[in-house]
Amino acid sequence: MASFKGQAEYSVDSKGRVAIPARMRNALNPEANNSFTITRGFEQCILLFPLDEWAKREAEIARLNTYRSEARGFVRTIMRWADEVTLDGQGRIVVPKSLIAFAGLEDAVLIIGVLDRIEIWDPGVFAAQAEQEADYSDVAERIFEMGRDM
Amino acid sequence: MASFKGQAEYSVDSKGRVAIPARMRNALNPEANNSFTITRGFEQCILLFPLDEWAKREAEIARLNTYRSEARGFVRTIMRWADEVTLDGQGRIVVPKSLIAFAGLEDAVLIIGVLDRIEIWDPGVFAAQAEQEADYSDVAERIFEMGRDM
DNA sequence: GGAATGTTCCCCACTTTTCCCCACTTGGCT
DNA sequence: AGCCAAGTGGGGAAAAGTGGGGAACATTCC
Repeated sequence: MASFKGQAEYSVDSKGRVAIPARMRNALNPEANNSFTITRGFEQCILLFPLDEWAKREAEIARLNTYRSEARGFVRTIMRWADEVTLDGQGRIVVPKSLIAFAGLEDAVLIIGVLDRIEIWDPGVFAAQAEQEADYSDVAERIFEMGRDM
Repeated sequence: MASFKGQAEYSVDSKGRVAIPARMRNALNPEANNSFTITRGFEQCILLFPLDEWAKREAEIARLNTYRSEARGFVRTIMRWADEVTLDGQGRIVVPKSLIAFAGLEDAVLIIGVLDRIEIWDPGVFAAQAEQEADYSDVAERIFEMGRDM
């Protein structure tokens, strides 16, 4: 699995292009074919999954029973926001307009490597979100008490 | 399987034609022969299945026990609305009048790729429908029984 | 039967968007 | 200083979406 880490503050140009940090580009498997599935996160941010990583997730989603209305709505929501993007010669991707609007992107973006995915945030949105979250060390205690996760 | 994804807002012209996004056209198998079976969805929307994908569904439907009146009605409803459409030279299909009325289409449509099918919605109808649905991340937790991923 | 009407299909023309390529700038390394 | 890798910006060709004309076919009405 690709292991992304670190953060960077880059710009979005007038064509909706965002450069992916070289460090993260180099972490891609050849099977990803320089491409990502881009989609929305649960929070107000954009997620990038390398193509090979996304394939696993999609296989899970496809197994859901679409004769159940709740599952149908869920699959619809996930796939609606998803799109495939490929790095251009300069290591950039074009972010779909709907996702730029969803994430509230303007000139600058915060790019964060999070294990199997890359997250793209508007810096302002991220700051507001981080503020709301409980204290980092408190959360850590709670998560690790459960023993198994992370 | 085709694996459609993404959304687009396009227009319906006076002849009932709707363009299918190039991204989704490119995802079609050659066996689909540039054709779809078009029918109504469970919600107030229109569904497009590539011909090859529809063949599998039809086989499933045909296996249902038609000595049960419920199954009989179900099969009748599906097949009653179904029709076959082919892409024209500009990548458009003609939507049957009955389905335009059913989905409440006017000038604009929202086209959504949902794995094995393409859905066509009236934007207003979709917004109303989406509002009723439970929160995305809540559903995700329930469906996958885990909240941390994605 | 034949004219009038309407529908379907194919083609052409226009506009907008997307994609690919080239060029410039900055900062780190030799 | 000079070179190279990385990020940023923009121009132009090609593709995608939109709208409409007109031939071919069918349908209805006289």
